[in-house]
Amino acid sequence: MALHESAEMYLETIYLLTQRSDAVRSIDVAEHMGYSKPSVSRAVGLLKQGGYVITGKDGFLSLTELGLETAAMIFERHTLLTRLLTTIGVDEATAAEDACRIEHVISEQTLEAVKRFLDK
Amino acid sequence: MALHESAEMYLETIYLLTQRSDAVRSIDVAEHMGYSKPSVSRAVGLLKQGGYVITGKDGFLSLTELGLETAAMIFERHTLLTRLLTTIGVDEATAAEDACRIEHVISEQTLEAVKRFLDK
DNA sequence: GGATGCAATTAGCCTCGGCTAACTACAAAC
DNA sequence: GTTTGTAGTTAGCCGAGGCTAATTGCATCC
Repeated sequence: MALHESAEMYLETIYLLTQRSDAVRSIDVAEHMGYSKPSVSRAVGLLKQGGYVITGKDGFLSLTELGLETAAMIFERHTLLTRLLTTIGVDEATAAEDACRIEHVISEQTLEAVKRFLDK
Repeated sequence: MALHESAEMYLETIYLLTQRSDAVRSIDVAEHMGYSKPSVSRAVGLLKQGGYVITGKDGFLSLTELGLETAAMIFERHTLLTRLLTTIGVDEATAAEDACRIEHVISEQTLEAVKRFLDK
């Protein structure tokens, strides 16, 4: 059950928001991503179906174990890529933006190479 | 008139094929990309509309000045990214594959940083 | 306890970018 | 000169992933 790129973005956003607050709603995701509520509603529905997200009775979103693992993995990619880009001289803001798009399309092998490179 | 990611791929493919042979047809593009003829037909139609490609009376595709410039720029990105990835230890084949996806999503600033990094 | 307001969902539209099926156009072969 | 093969196009399907408009579901507030 591989996630599409857009689903990865929604999942990552939920992950980030739950780091800051444990009361994350769909509307918060929508505001953070600049998307409409229905878009988020559908995406969250798919993440629920996939077993990545659940909603408590209070209506707040939370990540399942699978969701947490997956999101952490995506976020690690994001962090590593941002570090790679700043290391080669890209400014912080641009690095983060570009990392955000690159993180969904690189192979595991490239990711490992980036890790090794940054370890030096 | 910014090209979509897919259009960039078609354009780049036409560019590559015209380097090897000056008699490039839609069917060659289709075979090279693994896409169906109608998909290529539509994409080439859009590239024509955009002024990137023209077809001679012989039916062969060729790039306009704009098309050539644009394709060369995309291909330069591809080359630089492949070099960056192999430099940090990714094998050639994986580097080329990943570069192919990254080339469409990185900023000008990151590209410049990659250039500077490889110059050292 | 009805009115107001906010969150979420449903229905349905649009574009992008693949696809197949079917048709057209042309050239070469018999 | 019809048949056959190849290239290209047209028509239309489908999924992904945005959107708006309208509805539902609560909760809060006089």
